[in-house]
Amino acid sequence: MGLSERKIRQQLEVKNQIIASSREIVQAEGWAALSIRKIAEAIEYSVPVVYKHFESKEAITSYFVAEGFAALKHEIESCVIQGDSIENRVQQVAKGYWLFASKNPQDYELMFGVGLPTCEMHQQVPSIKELSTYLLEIINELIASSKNENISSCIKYRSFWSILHGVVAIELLSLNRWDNVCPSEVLEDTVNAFIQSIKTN
Amino acid sequence: MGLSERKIRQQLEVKNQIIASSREIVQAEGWAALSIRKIAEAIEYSVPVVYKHFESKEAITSYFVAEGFAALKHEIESCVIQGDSIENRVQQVAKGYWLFASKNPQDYELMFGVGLPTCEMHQQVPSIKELSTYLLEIINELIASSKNENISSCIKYRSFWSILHGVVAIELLSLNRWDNVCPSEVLEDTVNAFIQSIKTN
DNA sequence: TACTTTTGCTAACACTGTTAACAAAATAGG
DNA sequence: CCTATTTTGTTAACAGTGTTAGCAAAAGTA
Repeated sequence: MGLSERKIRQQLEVKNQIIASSREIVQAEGWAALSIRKIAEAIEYSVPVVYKHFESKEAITSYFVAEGFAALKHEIESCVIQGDSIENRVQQVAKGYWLFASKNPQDYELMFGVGLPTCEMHQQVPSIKELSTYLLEIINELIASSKNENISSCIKYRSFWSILHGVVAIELLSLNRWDNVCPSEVLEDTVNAFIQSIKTN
Repeated sequence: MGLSERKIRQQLEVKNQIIASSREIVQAEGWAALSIRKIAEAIEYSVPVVYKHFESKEAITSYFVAEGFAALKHEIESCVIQGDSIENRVQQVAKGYWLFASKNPQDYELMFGVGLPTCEMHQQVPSIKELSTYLLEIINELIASSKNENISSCIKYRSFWSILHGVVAIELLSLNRWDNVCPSEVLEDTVNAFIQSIKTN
């Protein structure tokens, strides 16, 4: 039974192929075009093999949602300059959020698509909770730096995330490119208004 | 050929039945459960009859998108009190926007769902353009009432819509009901920050 | 009544997710 | 080395989906 180690590695290889093939299909044709049969064809196995690694198609998309939130947090963190003022760092968070969405529109669409992320997901998927916590901490620091500390951090945290998602959804996914305003300008302006509302309360 | 008048009425009746049945199915089971065969069964006709009135399934959903934007504008207008201050009216617009989304979550989901509304839609569907124009006018009035009139109305208009959609999407569709903050509180707070950013520029 | 047009139906095509039943290959025990 | 067992992967099917070609029946027209 000691030989099972190679088998496990082979199984993991197949699972990675499923993930890689899925990503290729989605990037080329979108989520609607992703089907189990296409994945099976891509990995050169029959359909039930896919079900050995993912119990359903939803399990595959759920994987990408979880991975997406981890990547989003990573992108944000890479934009934040430690030691900078809290106001600047909040803007940097927004910039990172925007960058992720513009670089991975398909992933963002899935992560915030129809019905997702639901309440259950927030609790169950660790990467979502981690990002939530990160954003909440940033907002708490912003509030702490202001004069009026009796501001509802809960409201401001949700307001912040709503702004991030709202701008991204309207500007990026909707592709409102009818004029020459850079979408990130809208985000910067909106986040600035948000910051001022906390500072000069 | 003078008899065709009754026929036209009958045809319109069937088309209305398709729309009504579709709405019932969607409200009961969601957009994913809406199928041509279910519609055909509901109106007691065979499948191709549905295609006589709507050339594709997408044509049916597009109908609901267009109708939804008209209903959204109507809801907003019914919340706005003519003669009130521009600041109050902007908040009333936000309230109307929120009310529509909370009363018709399915419709809102479709209207701002995956890939919709795209740039083409904005141009092609009149009801979307009408709502855009309405929101833009409100923002223009808000800017005009402020000291600094050299604020980009384009940016602020898009910022406003982003806030509306962002809060609705995060608070309503995501069902983030893990604490006892009323979602509309978040919207009111965020819109207030937005208004202040224009007034005290 | 005979002809033409409209109307609505059945049945099929090419897909989708999912799974039961079976064959082949790899492993384990004697 | 041969047999028994487990694992692995296959084919084929079920119940759906959107969409459309071909045909029968009904309705309107001459």
